[in-house]
Amino acid sequence: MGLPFKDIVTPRELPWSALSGRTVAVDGYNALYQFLATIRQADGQPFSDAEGRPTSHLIGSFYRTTSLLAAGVRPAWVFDGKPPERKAGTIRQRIEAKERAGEQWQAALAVGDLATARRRAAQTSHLTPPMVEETNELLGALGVPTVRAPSEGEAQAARMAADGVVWATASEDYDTLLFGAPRLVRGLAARRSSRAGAGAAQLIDRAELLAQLGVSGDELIMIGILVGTDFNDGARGYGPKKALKLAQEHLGWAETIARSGMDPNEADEVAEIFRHPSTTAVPSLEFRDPDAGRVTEILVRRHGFSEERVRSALERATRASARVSPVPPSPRGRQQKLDGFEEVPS
DNA sequence: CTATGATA
DNA sequence: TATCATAGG
Repeated sequence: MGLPFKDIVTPRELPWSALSGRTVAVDGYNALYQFLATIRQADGQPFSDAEGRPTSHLIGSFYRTTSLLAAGVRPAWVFDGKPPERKAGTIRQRIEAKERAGEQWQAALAVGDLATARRRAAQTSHLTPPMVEETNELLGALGVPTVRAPSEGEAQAARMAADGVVWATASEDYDTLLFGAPRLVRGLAARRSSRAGAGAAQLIDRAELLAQLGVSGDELIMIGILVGTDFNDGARGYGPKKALKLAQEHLGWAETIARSGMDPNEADEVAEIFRHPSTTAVPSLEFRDPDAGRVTEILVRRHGFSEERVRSALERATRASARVSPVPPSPRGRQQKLDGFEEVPS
């Protein structure tokens, strides 16, 4: 999660018209953690219901899904399964970082620094299995498909895009590109000022990226491993620029790794995760109309959401999806080109 | 994060 | 109709 590729990718602006009718594989954990981080009050306290149970993830996934459906976009949500052994270090580091952030949050509150408090609180976000389970229940009630990956959700989403089951993956992280996703959509959220046609989301086309960088797919994996992934720490002194430069020398796998000073066994193990990730075949995705009764049961009855807000969001979603006809999936994810969109000056 | 209501 | 502040659970 969070490959530092910002400096080496050139995204294109993706107008909502190009997204309408298309199915995307949303990286569920990526989205849920974002909701937990951002849907908070001024002091950093997450939203919760009358019984103190967290609701930020439900608010986020409900409004994100209904607003995507209202825009004619069909989101299939993909969730992580069992993490690869190699991820253990990253997971431990994240837990420690959360503990530190929690202390800093309290410290900031104690001195009345609300801005810092909120920022630190965002870093403490904790997603539990029951929260994931209930999100899945909600998404089911909304009529959108959910997929539980055998291992990494990003790998599963990438495969679905490569198989043409979805048009693209949707995540803020670049990992799906290493897993072979032909297209990645970032910024699927920022649909603010896109009323008058101005695009909001960004598209990264993998083939185009490889051509631009002048590297192969395997060399892209190499760059990731050099800068560090969820599964390794990276080579000393290598950031995205230097890693790209080394990959562009096309020295071959073994020689490149030797140059970087990395442990070759470790590099091979991590490469294997990206080259042959554990995924499952998803035949087709079924979208249905939202079940208003079930959604109301979960959000209004169980968690005290405003019935009026839920009702109107559902109405927007169903009205739009009746109007927009789905763009049929294409085999091997390699259909019409999307030329002519503006490059985004990052 | 998105929706909503106030304001120009 | 567009922009801004803030409510939402």
